[in-house]
Amino acid sequence: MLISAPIRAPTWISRRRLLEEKLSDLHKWTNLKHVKQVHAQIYKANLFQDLYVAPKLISAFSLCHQMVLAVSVFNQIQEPNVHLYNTLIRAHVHNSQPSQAFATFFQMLSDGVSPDNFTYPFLVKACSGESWFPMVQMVHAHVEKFGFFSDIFVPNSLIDSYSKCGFVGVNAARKLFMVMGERDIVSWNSMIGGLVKAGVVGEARKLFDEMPERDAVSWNTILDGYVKAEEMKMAFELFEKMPERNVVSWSTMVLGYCKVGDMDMARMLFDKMPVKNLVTWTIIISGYAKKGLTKEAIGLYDRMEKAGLKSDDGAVISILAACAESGLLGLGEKVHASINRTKFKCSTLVSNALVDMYAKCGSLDKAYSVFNGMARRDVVSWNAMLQGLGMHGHGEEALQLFSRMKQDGFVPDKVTFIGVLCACTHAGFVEEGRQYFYAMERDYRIVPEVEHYGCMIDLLGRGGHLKEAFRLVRSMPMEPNAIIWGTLLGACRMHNAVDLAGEVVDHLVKLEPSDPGNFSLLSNIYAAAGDWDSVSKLRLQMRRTGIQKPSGASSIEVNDEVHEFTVLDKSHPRSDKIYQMINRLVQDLKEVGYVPKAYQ
DNA sequence: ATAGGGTTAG
Repeated sequence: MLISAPIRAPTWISRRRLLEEKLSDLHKWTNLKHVKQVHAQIYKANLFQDLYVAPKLISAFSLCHQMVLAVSVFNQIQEPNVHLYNTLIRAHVHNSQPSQAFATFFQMLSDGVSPDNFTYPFLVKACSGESWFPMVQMVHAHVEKFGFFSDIFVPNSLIDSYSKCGFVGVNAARKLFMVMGERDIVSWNSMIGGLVKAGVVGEARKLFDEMPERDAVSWNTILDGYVKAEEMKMAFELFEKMPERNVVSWSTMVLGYCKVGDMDMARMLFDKMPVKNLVTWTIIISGYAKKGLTKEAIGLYDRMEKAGLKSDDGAVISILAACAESGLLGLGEKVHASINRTKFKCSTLVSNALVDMYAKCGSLDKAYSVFNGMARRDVVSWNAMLQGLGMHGHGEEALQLFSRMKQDGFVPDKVTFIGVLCACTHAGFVEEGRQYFYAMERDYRIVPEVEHYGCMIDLLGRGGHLKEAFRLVRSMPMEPNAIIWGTLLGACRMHNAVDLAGEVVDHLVKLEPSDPGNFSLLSNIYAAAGDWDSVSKLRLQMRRTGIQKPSGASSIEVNDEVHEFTVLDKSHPRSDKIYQMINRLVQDLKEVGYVPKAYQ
């Protein structure tokens, strides 16, 4: 009878040990089904209060983006320790829930648990973006009060987070960097990275030259600085000088040449680089797509898939955004098909990119079908759909979508209103547009920015309310930019307001003195008013200043190839046949009553 | 600590 007790104990211990062994890497699991299974086992074994098991389970749920489950695990623990709090804070940060991370931090303080060296870096990571600057400052103040600067990891992460808070942040990072008693290579790299993000390469370079020692990251960071500034000559010089070049260095160079539009150079480096990864492929495919080179982009996309590389969300979003920018429906559909092949559901971010791509490419049906099938929409999904409808002339439908959005409980943001005003413009709803413009500040507390004024001025101008449009420009709280004046100029041309146009052009030439589009717009206005004297003066001025207006080109995608053509284009080998066809079409049109508009 | 990433007026 005495033996029965000792026998029971080992069973329990061995079960725990078994579980422990099984759970040693639980915090790295990414398969939700497996995590849920083990969660159930932990419950059965009554181990959910275990301070060894619980943090691992929270981490696993966090990796699977199951924050509700992660929090519920946390709430089971009666007396959480620092480690558990840190784990939950990190989980919130990982799932882009900075406010929850801070809520956990405050709960930790009110529970009387002291933060440690690990708490602050996690917390600091939670504050990124302009609005979080005060939060970084707050964490900074806490750290100074409790003296956690002993661990260099803490000030380093403060520098990194400050750098992500815009211009003010970089100043704060600089200050902190200056007073740091001890700096390691990460402190230097973070500071240089911050300056690069703020766009001050010169200062970054000075610091780079001052560094006591440099590693691959230092070199890549400064290289990225030149690439961001589009100074490819400097970048190339540095690239040649680097002691060692890794994938990141090569990819940064390829990105740089894509940015300045030099696809030959980009491709040469891409072909030459010894190791390529998913990011590299994404960069070059997006580069080709942005330039409208469908054939190359599709070819490389196929090659990438054949090489066995699987796109992640980042790759897909990046390529889809490039397709949206230049209207490559073909490649966009291909990417969509390969997503469907590999995934049952896609994330909100990916779906948004798909909606935007289809909408911008004019495939509104497909945009709708992705939009309607989304499990979780956010404000961006609605904005993309709304903008797509407005852009293609479905003003009424766009405004209906806007009310549906509000019914569904989504709060419109400043981008929503750009879509709404734009939809009003394309549908000619002047009065509705005015109402929305005033409602936006009054009911939604969204202060109109220069973009909103731009929409409004376009709406009024097109509607023939030129005087009102001018009044609005003068009453704007900010300086009107070239787009504002350009919008007004377009309206003047539309309504043959020659005298008003002269005033507009004075402003425009000051802001964009070398933009040929402005001159040709003005020239058209004079021509429409029959003022040929002014037209010839303008032409003379253009010739003197060496401004040449590139002719506007249209493009069409046929068999995955983009064809570009201009007015009076004779470059095609079968030009004769093409013009024969056009003439026949014009003839047919005239027969049904079409009167062509001649500009000359 | 370094490379790609959704919505923004003519």
